[in-house]
Amino acid sequence: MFLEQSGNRIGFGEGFKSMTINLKQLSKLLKLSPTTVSRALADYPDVSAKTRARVKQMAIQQGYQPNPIARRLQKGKTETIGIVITPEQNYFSDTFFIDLLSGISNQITRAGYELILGVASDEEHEMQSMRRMVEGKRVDGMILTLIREQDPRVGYLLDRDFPFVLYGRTRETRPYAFVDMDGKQAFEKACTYLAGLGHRRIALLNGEPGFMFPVGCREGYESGLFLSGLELDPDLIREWKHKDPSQSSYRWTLELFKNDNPPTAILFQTEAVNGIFKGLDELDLQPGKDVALIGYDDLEIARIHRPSLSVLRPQAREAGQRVVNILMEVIKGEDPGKFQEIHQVEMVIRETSLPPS
Amino acid sequence: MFLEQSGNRIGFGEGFKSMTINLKQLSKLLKLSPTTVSRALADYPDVSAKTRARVKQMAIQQGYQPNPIARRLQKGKTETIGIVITPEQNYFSDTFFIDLLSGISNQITRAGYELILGVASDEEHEMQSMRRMVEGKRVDGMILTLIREQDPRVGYLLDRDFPFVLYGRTRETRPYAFVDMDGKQAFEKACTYLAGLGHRRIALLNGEPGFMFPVGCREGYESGLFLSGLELDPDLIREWKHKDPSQSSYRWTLELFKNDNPPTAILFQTEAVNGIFKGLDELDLQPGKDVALIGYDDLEIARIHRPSLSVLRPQAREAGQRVVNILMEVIKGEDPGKFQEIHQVEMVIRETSLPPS
DNA sequence: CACTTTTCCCAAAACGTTTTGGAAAAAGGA
DNA sequence: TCCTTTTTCCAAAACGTTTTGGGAAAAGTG
Repeated sequence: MFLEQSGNRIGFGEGFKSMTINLKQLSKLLKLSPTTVSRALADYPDVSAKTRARVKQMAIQQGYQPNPIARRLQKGKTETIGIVITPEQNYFSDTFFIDLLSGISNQITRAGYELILGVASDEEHEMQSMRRMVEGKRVDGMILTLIREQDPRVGYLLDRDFPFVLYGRTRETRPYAFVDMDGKQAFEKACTYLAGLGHRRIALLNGEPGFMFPVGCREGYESGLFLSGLELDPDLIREWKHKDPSQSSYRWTLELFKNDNPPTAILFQTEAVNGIFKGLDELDLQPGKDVALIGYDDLEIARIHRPSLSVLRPQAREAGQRVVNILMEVIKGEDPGKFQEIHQVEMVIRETSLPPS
Repeated sequence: MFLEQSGNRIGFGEGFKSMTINLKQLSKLLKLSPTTVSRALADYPDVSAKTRARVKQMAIQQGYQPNPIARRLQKGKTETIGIVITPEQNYFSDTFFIDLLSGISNQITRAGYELILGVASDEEHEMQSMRRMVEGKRVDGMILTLIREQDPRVGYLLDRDFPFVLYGRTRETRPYAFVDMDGKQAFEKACTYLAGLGHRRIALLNGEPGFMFPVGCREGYESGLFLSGLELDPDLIREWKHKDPSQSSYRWTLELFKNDNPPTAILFQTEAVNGIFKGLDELDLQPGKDVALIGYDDLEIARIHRPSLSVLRPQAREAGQRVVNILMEVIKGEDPGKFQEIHQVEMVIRETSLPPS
């Protein structure tokens, strides 16, 4: 009797021995078949209320937890979601991505799933890491971030009919699921706000070409100018690089003000703020006073800087949760085309968005 | 014949159908038993060189990859490592943690393992997330970061004899494996360097009490003062908070200079640099010129700021790789006490470490 | 040639679940 | 009472590997 619980010893021999009970042992304890115990725990109607209660109580008492690997094998699912991050692209630089990841992780845990993480140094390794997950049957679905205008990952996954959800959008005619921030509306709002304050020369320091997000930013910027009756001046548009947001934005800031008719306001992604501050400082221009600033993303620096930075604030955590919920539906077999969400972005007015002096 | 490959269709019905071949199908194709194919692929000596070659070639041609879940079940291993991050603690704020994670991830992938990620909002959820991984049999080992002086996670894992490696150290008498940076030596080096330049009033703006890392920093600081024949002045020591590194360090900077005999140099963790810069700016003190600065961690801001910040630079990526290699040994059953590594930290002199004016 | 050893292969069991397809017992209906 | 229906349970199969414990054929040995 006692000897049978051979899997129950602890600290015996080398390595870690599981001290947890398995289904067979539990069913033996209950004098029931494994089938019945399994079905009782899964609330099947074909097991009586009485035994179900008995089973559940014993399961709790014994600390039984079904072995996830065995269940995955039987169910033919990995219960796992994959995501690949590319630190070189510097998306990780602050609270925004962490909030997104936090929303994703919490929702995945709630579903009883696992989140596996790949870290890639460049575009090629990013693809490689994803292929390992997909072709190695390690995940049921993928989450993609930092989407490019032409994104080979999307084509790859669509070709294979593999479930995925984008945080962002891409140029692709086939239907796919995504959650995106309305960058266009956000920049339009910021632009018209600044124009409403009297600014006539509004610059855009935009994200790196090739990625999808800056496309919307620019559309919103142009639309905002148009709605405010302002003319588009290509000289007021610059693009910084992901590899060194600060350096490139610093350079472009200096260049913007070489203009005979320099801007009185700048719209940009907050990642680039350090370079802008540095550039303005060098030009002896005071942020907020001499030049109005509105950034996209509410990073820590935006809140603690004096003057504090007015920003467009995407709700990253909520977006992360939606991404997961949608992915679960897609994995279930729902049509991905049904899930295309564009979330509104809130504008937070702080100290850097004053009228022109 | 053709009908037998029923698992081989693609895009049929809802959801994703694996288009990959399994061991049985592969062995049928080769007219061998699954046993032999499995053993051929695993380079067992009891299969002839000829058939081994034939098997491997066919496996490549058919794109065969063993189902990891089935293998895990059979092997009784999850081939998975867990890590829990706590963004609230703000360790994620820049390149340092990402480098660590990058080293960890690459090495884990190389071993054919998976990295699963938990995101916790506080200490309690951190423990909860870890317990889910450990007790739910979801991982073979854990990696812990952001270690506290008294860290309940370490006791928990030691009690269960569960494999783990710390990035950092804790106060615990039982032997355990860790990789740590030599914060003591680093701060000692920085302190004696500054003293060598002629600084006599050197302040320490240290990390949050309760965590282990600041303990070493302080030891190094005190030892550096001692070696340079300087006296310890408790008024020159302050501690910032993880929750808002910038705010708290800003406050403490202002306070440091209320001193009748203010410091001419400050040692700190680079996370706190924004607050320090802000404080100095408000006091009309020029970083590097009026006050020498050396930070721990080579964040982006340190490189791009003018004047650029002298720093102590831990090799996070290498440390991450070591953590994984050690964890693999511990999982194999090696004595964790054998693996206690303290890595040297390099000092990078830039523009903020001049002699006192 | 007869015996032993080596080489090469395989059938069956095992990992721990869930699902399938009943079957026995209890309850209901005439 | 006998037949039908419902309730409650379970044995066996399945998921896709790896490992165990041989066994047949080939090679070596005297």
